[in-house]
Amino acid sequence: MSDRPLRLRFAPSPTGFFHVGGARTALYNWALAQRLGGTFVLRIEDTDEARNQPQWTQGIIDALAWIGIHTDDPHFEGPYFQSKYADAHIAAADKLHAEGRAYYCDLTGDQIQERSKSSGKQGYDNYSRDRGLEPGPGRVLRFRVPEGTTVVHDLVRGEVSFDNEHLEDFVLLRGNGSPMFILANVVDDITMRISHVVRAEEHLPNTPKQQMLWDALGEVPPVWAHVPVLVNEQRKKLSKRRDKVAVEQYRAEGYLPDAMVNYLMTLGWAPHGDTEIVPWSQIVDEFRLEDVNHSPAFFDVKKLSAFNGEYIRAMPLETFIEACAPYLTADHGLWPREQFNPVMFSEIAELIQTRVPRLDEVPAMVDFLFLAEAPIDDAAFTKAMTTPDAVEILTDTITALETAEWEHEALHDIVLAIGEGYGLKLGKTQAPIRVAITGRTVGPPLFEAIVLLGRDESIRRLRSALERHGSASA
RNA sequence: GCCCCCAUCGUCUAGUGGCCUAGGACACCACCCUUUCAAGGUGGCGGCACGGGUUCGAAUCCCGUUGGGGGUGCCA
Repeated sequence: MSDRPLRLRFAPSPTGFFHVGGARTALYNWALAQRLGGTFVLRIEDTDEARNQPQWTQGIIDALAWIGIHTDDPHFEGPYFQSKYADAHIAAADKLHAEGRAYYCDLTGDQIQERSKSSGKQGYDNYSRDRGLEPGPGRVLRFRVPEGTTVVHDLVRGEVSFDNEHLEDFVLLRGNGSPMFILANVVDDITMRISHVVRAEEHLPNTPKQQMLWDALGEVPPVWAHVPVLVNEQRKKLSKRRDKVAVEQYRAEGYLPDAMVNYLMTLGWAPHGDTEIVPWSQIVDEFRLEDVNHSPAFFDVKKLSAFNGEYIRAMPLETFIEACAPYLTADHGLWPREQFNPVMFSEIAELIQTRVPRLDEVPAMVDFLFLAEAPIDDAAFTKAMTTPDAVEILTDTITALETAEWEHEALHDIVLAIGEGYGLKLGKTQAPIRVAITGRTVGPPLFEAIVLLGRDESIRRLRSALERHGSASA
């Protein structure tokens, strides 16, 4: 095993979005780098430079920053691009060829298939091993897999052994001379003196090949750690096509980075004690690769939301108000920005804070305050107005509001008394009033909302509701 | 086909031979609180895949079965 200084690499491939599974792996690396005082090396993984779009790399860096992994942190190094080491890739291949650890092969895909069909065995049969072919156009360089067994020492899984017999002589250099990913990957890890490779379990079957390359290149392989993948309800690996996997999307929906980080860390691992909601500092202290579970974990958005709600409620009010700001715009809400009144919002914010699991749900909670009309939901309106004596309640309330003391407890007592006159509990009585004022059956406490809306506008909305009801029943 | 990995409540996990009548969290249900909805409080439902061993004793160790997942390209 490696005795190099701790250098962990996180090597996403550029795809235009940042996968939540990748985020978790990054966090594992990051926690280790912080606790052990090592280096987190970010390497953008792709041998084809043309595919490395600058904005994609920036997207990864932004997403990493969002989950607390910052490029200006002393533990952070990079980003690097795989192609940066292209010469080293070729040099390594030449070295392996010169030493007889690799050989050239001129078989085409079709020929390999034909041979495998006639022999009844799957895949390439090492046909060119001893043909002594020279390099040439269309000829690939293959690694000569030695006999024996390759044992991978994995921090998460223990010893995993592979019979080399099942590993065919894999390609190092394509027919056009360009290096394959596996070669580039190993050479980069060597060049960067990587000590620990922490990555998703799907890479485990490729690990013996990589380890043989390290050995063949005269290097001590790194410490491996293969962490389980994240899956969906169907227990399939999370995929961009089927599942919501982009960290950017969760960010846009108003998930807090701390909640996301905390939740991600509870998949496959758990902090000590009975509570799962823990600060990053505790995670850094307690996280051990050896403790990571072996089986895939379902990414449960419901539980993420529960975590997010906890984090939202734990925010100081001022912080919550600031955090809401990006969502209280014309883009996210329904009103033109100039009608938004931040002072009014800050007065109701405390009542909203316990009611939203996500920040993007804030606009729907407060829009009635800022729109010219109550955003009436038809079904809610109809339902509320079927309350017995709904019309009378609205009429009585209008009268009472004209002279009422403008304070929520006073309003509460007034409506309570009106309801008692009809033999109704407050819960029933407030229903038609609520829908007239806020347009919805659910939302922040009614009397506080009325106080904020103001006497004239509140009365106007109650009258407007009566008219609406009248014309609907006419 | 071949190779590899995995298996505790619906889900995420605690558990490393006796502390387990298996603990917590999310979800769900009920009740309390209540100005709707939340939040909060209390309680409930619910699990060691199966079969063999080993052992005085097994969720924990071994073997097998079954079931899941991943890998298997001149993709990354």
